[in-house]
Amino acid sequence: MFSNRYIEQRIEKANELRQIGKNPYENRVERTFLSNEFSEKFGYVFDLENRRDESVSVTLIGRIKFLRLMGKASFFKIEDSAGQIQLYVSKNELGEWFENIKKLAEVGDIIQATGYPFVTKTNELSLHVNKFEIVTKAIAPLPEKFHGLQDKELRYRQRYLDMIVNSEVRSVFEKRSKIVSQIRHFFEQKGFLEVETPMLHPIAGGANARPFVTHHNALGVDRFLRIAPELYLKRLLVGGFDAVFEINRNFRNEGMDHTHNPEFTMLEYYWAFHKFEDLIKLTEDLFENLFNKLNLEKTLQYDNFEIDFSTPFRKIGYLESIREIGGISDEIINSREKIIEFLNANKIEFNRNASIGYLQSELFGNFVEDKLINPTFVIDFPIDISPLARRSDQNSQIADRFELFIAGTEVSNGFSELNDPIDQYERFKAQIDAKSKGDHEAHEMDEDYIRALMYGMPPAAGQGIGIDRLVMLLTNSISIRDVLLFPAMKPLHGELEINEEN
RNA sequence: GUCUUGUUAGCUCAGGUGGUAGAGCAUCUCACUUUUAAUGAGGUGGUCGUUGGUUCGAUUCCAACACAGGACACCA
Repeated sequence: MFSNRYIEQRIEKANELRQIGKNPYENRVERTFLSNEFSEKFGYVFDLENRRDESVSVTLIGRIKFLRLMGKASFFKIEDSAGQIQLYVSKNELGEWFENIKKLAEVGDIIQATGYPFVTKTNELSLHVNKFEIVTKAIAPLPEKFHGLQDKELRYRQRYLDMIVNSEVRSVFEKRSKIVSQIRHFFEQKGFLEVETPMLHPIAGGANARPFVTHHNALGVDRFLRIAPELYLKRLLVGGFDAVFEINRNFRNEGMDHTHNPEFTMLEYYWAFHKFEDLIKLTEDLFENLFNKLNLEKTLQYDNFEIDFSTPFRKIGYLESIREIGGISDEIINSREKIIEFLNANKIEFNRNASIGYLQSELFGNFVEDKLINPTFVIDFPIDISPLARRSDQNSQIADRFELFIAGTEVSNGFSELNDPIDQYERFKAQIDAKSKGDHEAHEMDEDYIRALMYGMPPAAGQGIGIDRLVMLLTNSISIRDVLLFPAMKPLHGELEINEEN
């Protein structure tokens, strides 16, 4: 663990510190300013005649990022959570201790420096140091100062190191935090109640996905990590809450790629006495609010796209989008046989037993989705791929449902909720039928959910928004791993065996 | 799950039609009191991802495996 020569050298330096009475892991520290506060507060030093203000004493703490040692003077560039600042450390001020600093302080160490503000010959506001302590000795060397850490694997596995070396990584996660906070605030302002529903589900419902399975020893039953909170949140509408939301993790046991991680964060909200059209409006409001609060331009660069987030967003019907954007004729869209023929001709794999709604979704997924770059609401989804959505009053084959696509990816899914318990029961049965015909992701029957609906769920609408994908769009991150602090990785040395305890 | 590319020093990267490897930064020694990837001089540092095979000899060729990147499939 500590056998590397660089680590051994640094441990030796920590020991030398101890020998001269310094604790290499000191915790009595005190700083007066962050680096950015220092720069703002002492900007006036530029205008002073001797370009220094010896009347003040300032203490800064940061990690050494650059080190320029000379015979009797040196420059340290240290970094704290707010940014970088330069220190000027000289033998004049520190005497013999200066020789120890030169020998024992290294890039990576966290140091505390006290002194006064001054401006260097090269016009950089810096701290003229008269007291210097190594507060935390880093015994592992940092990556190279110019290229930093490029290896994606190391960056994801050792995110702490990535954050030290690539400071822009920290700003992505600060932005993520602000986005989540703003969303929470937005819904609270509108009277929504934030709730927490179970992660361990007896039945994995609320979405079409494969779940993780785990086992509860005390109860002697298997549990599923939730794939969606939907059915629990809607039980709360039955119970009498009018507006609820939850921002939390979902888990899906499926493939991983640049837009999928096995655990991901979802916002779901349910709103009694509203329809899916209200959700579309609310979504546009939410985006406007986010762009305002985060001071974002209406047009953002994402990958190779320029995305225009001006509201209102485009709206298009599901079948209409297949015709207009996918370029597929109505003749094909409306015939099960012709779609099968068309999919075969395009060498697309699909489930041959599936209903026409599923086959149309193959057309949509393969020929439309990628082309939806600017925010677009696709509305009027086929009923048989919408097992929890309310049936349209105008057309029994479509659902009062929409999805929002941006940059060719689904960001959100919402609909007016199905609250007819008997219709819901039949839809679950249809799902079980689809499952028996090879659809592994189809829903299970959830009898308790049906029971809840039997007591009467008020007319309502609900929506889910993928937080990770939203953050990706707003931070121009092409991979979901760049917006997850600790993305899922395979273990380095084989699989861990799990011991079953009784 | 499939295909594909990669894995060489702490980091960023070269290289080799088979004879155990190089650079820059970092590190170590020395010099240097205003540097900005500081500079100048000299040195240390590697089971070339792992395991097998072919060979007198493998880091290089072959195979399997591990991990990663990218694409596809599934999905959000």
